[in-house]
Amino acid sequence: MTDASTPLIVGSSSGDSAAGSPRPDADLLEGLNPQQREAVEYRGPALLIVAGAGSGKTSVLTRRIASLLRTREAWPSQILAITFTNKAAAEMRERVGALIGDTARGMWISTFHSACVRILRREAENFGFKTSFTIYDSGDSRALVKRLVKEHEADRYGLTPAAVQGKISKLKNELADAESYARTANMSDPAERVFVEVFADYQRALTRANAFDFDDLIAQTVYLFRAFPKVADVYRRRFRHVLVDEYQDTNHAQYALIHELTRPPGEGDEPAPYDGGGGMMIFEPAPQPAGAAEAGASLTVVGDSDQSIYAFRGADIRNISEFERDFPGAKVVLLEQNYRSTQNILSAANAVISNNFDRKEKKLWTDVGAGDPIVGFTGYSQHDEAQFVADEIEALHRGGLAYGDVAVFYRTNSQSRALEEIFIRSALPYKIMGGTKFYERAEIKDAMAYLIAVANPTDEMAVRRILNKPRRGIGDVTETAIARYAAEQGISFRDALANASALGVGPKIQAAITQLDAVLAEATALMLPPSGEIAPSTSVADGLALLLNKSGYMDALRASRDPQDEARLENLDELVSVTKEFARNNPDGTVIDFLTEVALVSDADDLEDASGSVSLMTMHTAKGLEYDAVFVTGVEEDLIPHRISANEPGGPAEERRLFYVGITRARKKLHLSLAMTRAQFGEVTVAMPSRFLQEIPAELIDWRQSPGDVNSRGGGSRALNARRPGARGGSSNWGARSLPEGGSASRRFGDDLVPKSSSIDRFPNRIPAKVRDNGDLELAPGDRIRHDDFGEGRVDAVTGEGAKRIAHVRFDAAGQKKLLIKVAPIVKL
DNA sequence: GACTGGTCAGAACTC
DNA sequence: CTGACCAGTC
Repeated sequence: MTDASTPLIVGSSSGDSAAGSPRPDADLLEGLNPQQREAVEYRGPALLIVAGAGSGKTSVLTRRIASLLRTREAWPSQILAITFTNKAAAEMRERVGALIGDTARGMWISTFHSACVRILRREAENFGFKTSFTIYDSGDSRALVKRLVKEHEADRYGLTPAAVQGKISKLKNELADAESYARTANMSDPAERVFVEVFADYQRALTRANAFDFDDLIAQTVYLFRAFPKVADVYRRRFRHVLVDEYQDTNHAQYALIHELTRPPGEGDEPAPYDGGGGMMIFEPAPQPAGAAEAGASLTVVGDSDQSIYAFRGADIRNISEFERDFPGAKVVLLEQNYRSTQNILSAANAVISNNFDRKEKKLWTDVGAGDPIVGFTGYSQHDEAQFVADEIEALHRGGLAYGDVAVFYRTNSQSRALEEIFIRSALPYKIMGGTKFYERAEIKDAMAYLIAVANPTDEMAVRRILNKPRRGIGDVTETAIARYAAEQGISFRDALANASALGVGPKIQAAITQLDAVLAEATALMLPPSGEIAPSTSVADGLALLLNKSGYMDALRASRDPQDEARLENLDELVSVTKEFARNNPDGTVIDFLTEVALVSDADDLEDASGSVSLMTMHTAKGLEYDAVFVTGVEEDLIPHRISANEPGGPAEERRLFYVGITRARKKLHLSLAMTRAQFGEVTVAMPSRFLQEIPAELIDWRQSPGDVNSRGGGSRALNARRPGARGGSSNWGARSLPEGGSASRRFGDDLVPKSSSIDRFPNRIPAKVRDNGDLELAPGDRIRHDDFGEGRVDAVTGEGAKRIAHVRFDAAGQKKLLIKVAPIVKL
């Protein structure tokens, strides 16, 4: 929309541009409503943009940055913009670039974690770390915690690794350490004492390994700024404009970091309260000379307390709700006009969220009109529900809606199984977003551990991990022997490998250790050549290939007869491609840079392009996205709101916000569905409609099948046996009856209650592809078939090839369906 | 004695 | 779908 080539106005002092002749940023204000315009134009020390869902906040934020640059109020290097995901950062960078062109370079647009890593790498030497530090993800820290819990026998006091890890993380987000925690905790409780020991040991282990865990990245940066005001001043002088997106999801450590960064520089280590009165406008791009009275950076935060859904990992909603108190004199701009959804969807969203007390009143509105009513559906089982979703998507698709414009949300990942199963059978293209955790796969973690062992040899966890991968005959005993030797000699675990003969282990094992040491040394020479030389950009890819081949890792997988290992080989190939891609994008990238990049990708980032497919994801993942048609599934008590949150203070309110986030993702069509029974963890439970459903005015929902319809059929548990209208034939199977596994007969419960035993439902979630294979079934238009679920029907057409052949069937009772012939429970008549 | 590999049980909320 | 356990082998 904006001409990217618009030249910068050079030479004019931007100070008068605000008053005089046409503003250089006039085009940036085009098409904005008055509130948005104010959010772009306002200049002052602190600005809070309360941006309701779909109110155009990204647009406002990017234009605000573009405006600062265009009017020359700031150089790109003086801008720090913080987003929640790398993906959001990339998008913002791109959009700012589109507005003002190449000048966008030099800005810091990144996540909290990336920004902190950058700062920590620059300053590491100043406070006892090496620049080559590595980053522990939650899996790594869990492994470390686990070992320490075992060592301290902490389980005797009821401390599980998960609980310890969670508590440490929470404390770090509060900027507490073991010592400060010990001062406040009840140390007469032995469990607390042991916890403090584990915490302290954990931190020592990280320091020894020259590593930070995720929470440390933020917390240590705050410590750094507080302990070294001179260092902090460098960044305070540099960043004159700090902008933070999704401010409602910041935790205390992030809040503290923002405070440190926006404090006026040069006041020494006197921790003065934020001076909101220093509201001079910064017209001079050049940094002022040190010593002059300087204001803190201008701070802009954007957020919506109604979309705060990360309290469980430390987000503190008070950061946004008390912004005006924290930053006296702050300007607040409220964006309420919604450009995404129809009024019906917004009315439902408003109605739901208004049940949260102690929130600031805010009503989303739109001028696009009421739109279609919200569609409701109650299935007898989660499969029934999934079938509804699949049918409805097919109907929308036939109506001209692309699959890529449809999304299906659920509360927990486990709910995706039933949907997937039905989607596969319905030949509906879908993609699970955020579920594939490539970098969490064992083989990828192994490969990364090899790289870490080279890049940061002090990282003992990594070296221990690869010690016996592939199998080298090095077990617990040998590992302990190495650790003991390292401790005795005062050398690192990694260096102990070079002295295998001194360990007092057998000759075979000695040889294995020496071989590993040699491979690591060779890779080190390749990737980290002695100072003076610069490693070629391909060194990471080459080094990885060398490590995997010469260590025997690849050979072991190739020799394996486990079919899983074939997939593992493919994944490793994929990782090698990733390193090559990395080399292309970062010609000067080192192995440390690569490791950092990988460590900081979050699940929300690898939402690859899902064009042509329906997107399946959790409601958390859905934040920030939007789709023409949205299906919110499993709208049941104990799911949304989730059972576990029910007893936590603020839990139900947070669940309501999560539901609110889910429904506000929809542009045109919103579907809410639930199931009367749900098989989870091998047990079938009766589900109740979510309380949130009742909060939506009845006239907004068009129930295709309401909870009342389902219950009225025989009432109570007899609903289990009720038939879905249109599905005829068969006698006593229900809901998941269509599952083709052999034991389906045993799944008939008659008029009885829910089965107590779990064995019956052992397989309900399995993808049926393995169970049924109709691969050789030949179908032609005109053939009559019978389907376990839908009864008899006539084949209209057959499309696709081989395993992907799809039958388009018109069922006598159930209507039009598409079926993947290979797996559909059908017989030719 | 140390290590491997098979088998069985238990498991999960959200990043 | 991972961890713990046990029997077998080097």
